[in-house]
Amino acid sequence: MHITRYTDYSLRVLMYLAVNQERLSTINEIAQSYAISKNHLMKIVQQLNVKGYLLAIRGKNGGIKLNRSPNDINIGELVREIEDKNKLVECFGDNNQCVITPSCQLKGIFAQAQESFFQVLDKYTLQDLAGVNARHALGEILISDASGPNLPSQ
Amino acid sequence: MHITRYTDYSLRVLMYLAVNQERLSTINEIAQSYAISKNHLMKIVQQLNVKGYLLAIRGKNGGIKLNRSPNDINIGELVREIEDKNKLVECFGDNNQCVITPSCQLKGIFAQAQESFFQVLDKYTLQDLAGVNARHALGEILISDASGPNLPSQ
DNA sequence: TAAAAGATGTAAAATAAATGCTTCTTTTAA
DNA sequence: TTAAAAGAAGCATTTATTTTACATCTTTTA
Repeated sequence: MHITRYTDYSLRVLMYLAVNQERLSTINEIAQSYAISKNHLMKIVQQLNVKGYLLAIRGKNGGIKLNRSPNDINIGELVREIEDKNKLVECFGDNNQCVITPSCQLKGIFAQAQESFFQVLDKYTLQDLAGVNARHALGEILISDASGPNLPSQ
Repeated sequence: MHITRYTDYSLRVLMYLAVNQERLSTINEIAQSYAISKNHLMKIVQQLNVKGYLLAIRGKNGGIKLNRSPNDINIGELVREIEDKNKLVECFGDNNQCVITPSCQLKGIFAQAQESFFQVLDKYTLQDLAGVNARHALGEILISDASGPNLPSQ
């Protein structure tokens, strides 16, 4: 597994777009909303664009929006696509140097555990994350007029 | 999750001790067997000692050995004890800055996935990792006479 | 045609993890 | 009773990974 902030942000971008489906959002606006690095976000958006999760429209008045319906975007599938799954333990990777690999049961057990992890995520879609119930509350928290950063209240 | 080499090594140490239950092993010997850092290993052994998984005997002719039976050492329990479980996504940690936490379902879903991961590990013991079947093969791979490093054959 | 928006590549900074080094303490065999 | 073997502990360094920053594109449309 090893979920990085990269994946975390990817999910948050999609949630943002899900609650603002009716209009275009900009990277700037999203970065400000979450108070995170715009530059990092650009790369995340790019990857989500390449993978077809969102649509990026260039030029003046451009922006980004979801390219698929929230209930069609599966969380497990998304995380599997973004995260490198060959990093759980040394014997998962390419340059495994562990001498006992041939007779060790560790890899199989951890692979099974990892699969179980993803199978839970497979049960949810973006709809569940930013769905009907969450939508109202999320909409209130996230800025929707791009008028400036919305700092954490804590 | 975020399984580090630290946990990986912890498991390997216990596997080593499991296949060599009848005698004392030394940190030096284990570090050489796996061709890993002795210094790092010392800290790992220390923690395993404090947590009661192994017994460290000081002084000349000292060494370490298992303190519990292999089928009594549960992998899930062990990994839970060693790894910091509050790192999966930002909202798991103490200084969570994510503004949408109150209405976001991410934390719950990932917590559920993590639990599912551990529940798979809960089904196995050290016996399963270095058990009867593995024991013979492991024993052949690992040095048992402390005569020097046993380099990976690859 | 200028400004707004995303695309891309490289470099730097921050963080986390692993390793190395040094100085203890304990213990026991000679 | 002392020297050697073994672990304990703390600090420093190195390495790897992740995140952020910067600079320079391209596209598009008011």
